[in-house]
Amino acid sequence: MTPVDHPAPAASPASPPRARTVRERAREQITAEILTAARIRLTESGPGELSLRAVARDVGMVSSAVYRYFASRDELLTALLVLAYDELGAAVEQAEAAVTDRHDVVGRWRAAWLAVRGWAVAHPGDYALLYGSPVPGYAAPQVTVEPATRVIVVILGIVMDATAAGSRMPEPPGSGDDAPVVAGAIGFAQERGLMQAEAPTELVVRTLMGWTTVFGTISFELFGHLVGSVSRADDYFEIVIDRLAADLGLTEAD
Amino acid sequence: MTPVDHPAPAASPASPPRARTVRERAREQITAEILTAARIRLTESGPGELSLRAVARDVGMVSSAVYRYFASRDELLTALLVLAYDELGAAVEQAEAAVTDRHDVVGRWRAAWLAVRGWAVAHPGDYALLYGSPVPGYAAPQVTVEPATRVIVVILGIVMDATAAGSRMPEPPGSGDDAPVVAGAIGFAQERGLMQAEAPTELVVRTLMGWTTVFGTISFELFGHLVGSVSRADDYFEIVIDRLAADLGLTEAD
DNA sequence: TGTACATCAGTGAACGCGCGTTCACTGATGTAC
DNA sequence: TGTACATCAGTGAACGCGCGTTCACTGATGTAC
Repeated sequence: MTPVDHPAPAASPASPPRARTVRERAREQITAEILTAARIRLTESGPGELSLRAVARDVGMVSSAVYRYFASRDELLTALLVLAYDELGAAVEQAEAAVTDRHDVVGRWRAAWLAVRGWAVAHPGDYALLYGSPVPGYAAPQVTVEPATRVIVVILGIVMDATAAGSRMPEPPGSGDDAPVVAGAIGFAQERGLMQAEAPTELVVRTLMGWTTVFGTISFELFGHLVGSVSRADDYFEIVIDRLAADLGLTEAD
Repeated sequence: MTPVDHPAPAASPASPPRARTVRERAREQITAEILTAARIRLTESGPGELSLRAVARDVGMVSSAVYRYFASRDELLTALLVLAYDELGAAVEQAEAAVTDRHDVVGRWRAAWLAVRGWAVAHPGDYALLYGSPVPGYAAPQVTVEPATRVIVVILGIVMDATAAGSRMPEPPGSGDDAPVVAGAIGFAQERGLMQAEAPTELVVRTLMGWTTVFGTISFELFGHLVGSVSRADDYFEIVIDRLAADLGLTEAD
């Protein structure tokens, strides 16, 4: 993850896999240790106040040593972002893929979203890094974009399979053409073969809404806005994703 | 808001309104100046990194002088929280009350939520303070609770009026009894006379979902998660609130 | 297998900085008589 | 209206602290011959 001056000696296309040296393995391990320590710090300090020196202390090295691994605090943040997005993405992909009956789109929908919430509850600091307030003065670079899309890609895959099987959504209210507003999302889905060209705009709108609602629900839970209104956040979450499935016209497996 | 050692000389129940002294007026004005400066800082620093010294500098006073107004950084944060919640609440109440046809529940629904988004877009720093990641190490005290409820109280009022007029919601999926999960919200609404005792659980669930979806949508917009998917965030927002109104069974005015 | 040089990880001191908070002070404002 | 004392806002210096980053260094690891 984002080494500094020392790019892994790029294996030329046809070269045999070189034996990894002691140094290389140590480097990987310590990089991981730094990231782990930083993630733990994130649960109690917020990304904006994340202290490189504190992380170094936790790992047991002097603060300047961290600079052998990350060129700056911002680069460490970027690595954390990529790591967290990838971990979340992998968890969701795995949980969704574990549903053996691929026609059970509601089951897949539930599995995917439950994995998102499960990860978020288990890693609130990382969740806040990804979906909380942005870090002031820090702009996430390009490398974070692709990992950030993994969840929505899984979700779009489920929705596509469901519509191919002929699901029905509620009629959209109003009469305007909403396609231009969500054109970006349509383009994204089509580029990756996640949606047929003739997919109705309403499907895209409802998928975006579902996506936003789920993350909104998790944020409200973790950030304390459901206290007093909802007693069991896990039950409430299931209530929400079931209604979202219905609103998208996903139907229970036969 | 939250003076330190100098509580306003509590007007005893029946005493006539005393003439305000020069000092009292200066105090109020400078308190406001400090809060304003802090809010501006919040747009570029995040609440966790909000610097008392920077705020003092902006106001043109020495850092220790701020302690005449707020006993600590945390107290300043609390005052900001209350101020922002109250400002947002007032904006929403006013926008909703401005809809003259009180039977037009969809119009009132739209007016209220558009006011929320309008305020959020105009005050992104304050919005992040209220609805972004919580400030690590800071626990919002009791005084912030009531101001925080003003938006949902307005929304519940609209929904109540709509159901009194006989609106229809989609059938809930599943068959369990969801009432215990949202018992807190039901109690809240009933205590304030915002919902009849026989209001269906599904109505409460859908109202909570709408509430969460709207704030989720605004957070996604302001925190950068809609970039690339949605081209015009204001249009998209209207698309969302219209669908939420439909999901709640709110119907256009006759 | 052995030697000579290059690379690299980690150290420790130092830089300049900004932070929250305390404290004794001064001068202006308010109050009691 | 005038005087004497009390209250209060704001000052400036100081406290102890932690931060990100740089730099010359040492000793271990890797590589070429």
